[in-house]
Parts: sequence; structure tokens; C-alpha cells
Amino acid sequence: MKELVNFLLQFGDLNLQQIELIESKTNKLELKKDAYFIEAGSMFNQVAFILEGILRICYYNNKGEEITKYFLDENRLLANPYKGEPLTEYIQAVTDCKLLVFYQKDWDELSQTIINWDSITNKIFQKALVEKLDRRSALITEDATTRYLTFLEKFPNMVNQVPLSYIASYLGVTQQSLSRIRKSIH
Amino acid sequence: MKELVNFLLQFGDLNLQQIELIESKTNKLELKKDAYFIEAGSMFNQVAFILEGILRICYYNNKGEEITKYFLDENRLLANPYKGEPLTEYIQAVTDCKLLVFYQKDWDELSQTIINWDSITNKIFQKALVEKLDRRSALITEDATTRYLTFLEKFPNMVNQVPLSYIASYLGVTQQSLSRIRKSIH
DNA sequence: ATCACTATTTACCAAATGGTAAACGATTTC
DNA sequence: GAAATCGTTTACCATTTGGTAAATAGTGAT
Repeated sequence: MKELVNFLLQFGDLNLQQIELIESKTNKLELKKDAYFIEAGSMFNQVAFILEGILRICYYNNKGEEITKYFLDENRLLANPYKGEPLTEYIQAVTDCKLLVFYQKDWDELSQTIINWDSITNKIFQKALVEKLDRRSALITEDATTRYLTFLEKFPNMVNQVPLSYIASYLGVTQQSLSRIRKSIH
Repeated sequence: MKELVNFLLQFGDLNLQQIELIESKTNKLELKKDAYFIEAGSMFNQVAFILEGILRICYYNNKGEEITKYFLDENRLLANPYKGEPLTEYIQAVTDCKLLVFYQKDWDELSQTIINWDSITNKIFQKALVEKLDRRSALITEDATTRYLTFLEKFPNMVNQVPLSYIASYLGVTQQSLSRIRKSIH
């Protein structure tokens, strides 16, 4: 629980009372490896904080290939950017995960009770989006090897926990190519 | 000026008094084609609304190539996602542009005077980021031809106004390849 | 241990893309 | 109008990546 509080405090101040209120709204959720947190087509009316583990956001492209849009690891806040619309993507646990989940209703209540809440959470979501976008943009003009090396830099802890095929689709190469690349950089 | 107000009203309510206040803080700025709006390394302490024209955000990658990170067209709000830090990218007018510019000080003042202001502007920035990210992610697993076709769909009005080399670096292909692709889809 | 199943590696060849350079076309400058 | 400049196209070939398929390695279940 400390993790969530420390995370929030990086983006704004909260007093003890507010922290207790926030904590009272959290629900622990454990996911086994490969379990789906949210399925495509369903409503995603929650906000989740990742205590442990790795999740991925996925979809099927028009060729029917499963694409990993991005990975989420510890100390990340996870919400639906398209509030009110059913998800077009699904969210899956890549490893065993521990989450803290807020139901949307409680979350919105916090926004009305804690003056800072919107400011804090907007900063968090915005920063995460900017980071993701920068990463994606940086990849676009690189060749496959450079993309993989950049991935290793940004997510050093994921390589041994995430199947190669997930990383391949995230980087936009085939499994075979990524396997070849791995070998070539031994 | 109507354009900015209509744009803002899509994301929240504003009364006449508030609208007048907002309008009083805008400064008109015209940029000639190829002019730089903001140069890399400088502080970007403004928020700009694009009334007319196309801008692009650029940087040089580690191979020294100029990369167009993305394009911005009419009815977009443009701000520095890394507030307080000098820009690592530069912003250039691709065509003649007309902007409405807010100075950061005035912008922050609005945030304290208009209750809705943060809510409205956060929604705007967040939506824009999610859109950009989705576009980028959708491109990653596609081949160059598909990326170009998707670009044409999303930015139908840009093709005739933006140099091929800009589009090429945005799509992550060489000019030669893009030229070849253009020919092949006649 | 064996089997079934999945993930990864490897191989072969085809297709796509890049690099270098030159040609072409349009625009600007003098 | 000629020269210079810039953007685009084309050509050549080298390199990278993809597609298909098979071999190998790893994992879990019985």
C-alpha cells in the first residue's frame, strides 16, 4: 500500500486523512500469469495500480495478428483513456500480478472530496502518455536491432519474464526476426 | 477566434464572461512557411492554438537524420508536455500559419480564475495524446505501404502541402522508398 | 519417463527496404 | 534566360526482414 501512496505523493501533496480515504477505496486483486484483467468489448470502469508484475495491452490487427500495444509494469496507474466506451483492447497478465483496484464510482468520489485529486491524477496520466508516445516515436525510424536494444534499455527487467513473441509484436517484427536479432547480439 | 471558443466548448462549459477573459489573453501570431515557432534548446513557455496551417515537431536522431515526430494541423492546442524544461525538439511551420498564443503566465492565471479551465484543458491534452499514441502504435506492425495509406486516411489534406521527405521521416522510411510506394499505388 | 503442447531457433528463399548516386523537375535568384 | 538550389524520382545493388516450414528446446500433465 505504501507503494501507491509514495507514487501519488510524487505528483502532489496529500494529508493523512486524504491518504486514509484513498486507501479505504482500494481493493486487492491478484492475477495469475496469462489471466485476463479486462477483455475486449467489455466496459473498463476501474482504475488499477500495479503493485507487482507485468501486464500488457493487446489487440488483433486487421491481418488477425495479435499485437502487444504496450507493457505496463510496477508502480503504474492503469485507466481507460476512452471512458464510457467499451474497450477495443484487452489487458492480460504477463506474469503473476498484484493490483490495487478502484471502482470508477469510488474514484470519482475521491475527485470530489480531495481538492488535489484531479490535478495529481491528470499529471500522472499525462506523464505516462507522453512517455509512451516518446518511446513509440523513437522506435519508428530505427531498424529492428536498434528497436530491440532500446527496448532492453527501457525495460531491462522484462526480457526474462516476457515471451519473445510478445516483444516481437510490440517492436513490430516477426518472432523469427527477433530471434535472429537476439542471436546476433549474443 | 470563434474557432478556439468552439473548440474549448466541446470539452466543457464556459460562460460569456469567461470566454471574454480567455479571448483577452490571446495574441495573434503569423508564421511564414518554414519559419521556426520554437527552436530546440529554448524554453517553450506558451500555449498555442492553430487557427490555420500545419506545423511539425522535429528532432535529430542519433544518426543525425532529421525526424518529423508528428504533424499538427488546424484546431489543435499545442503546449510543452515537459513544462519547465528546455525543448529537445523544434517546432516548424510547414505551411503559412496563423496561431493564437497564450503566454504561460496568462494561461496559469486562467486556471485560477476559471473553475473549469484545468478540467477542459486536461481533457484536450489527454485526448490528443491518446490519439497520437494510437496512431503511432497502429503503424508499428504495418509495412511501409500500409503506413502511408493510413497516413493518407488520417491526414487527407496534408499530402499536397507537406514535402515528401517530412512524411517519409514521420513514417520511418526513406524518401526513396516513399517515392516508390507513391508510384506503386498510383 | 513419456507424451502433448507451446515457445524458440534455424534454414531456405522471396519480398521489402536501404544506401549511394544520378537524373529529372520545379522554383528561386541573379 | 541561365545558373543555382531544392525536392522528387529512378536505378542499381546490398542488406534487412518476412513467409513457410521444419527442427529443437522447454514446460506441464499423466
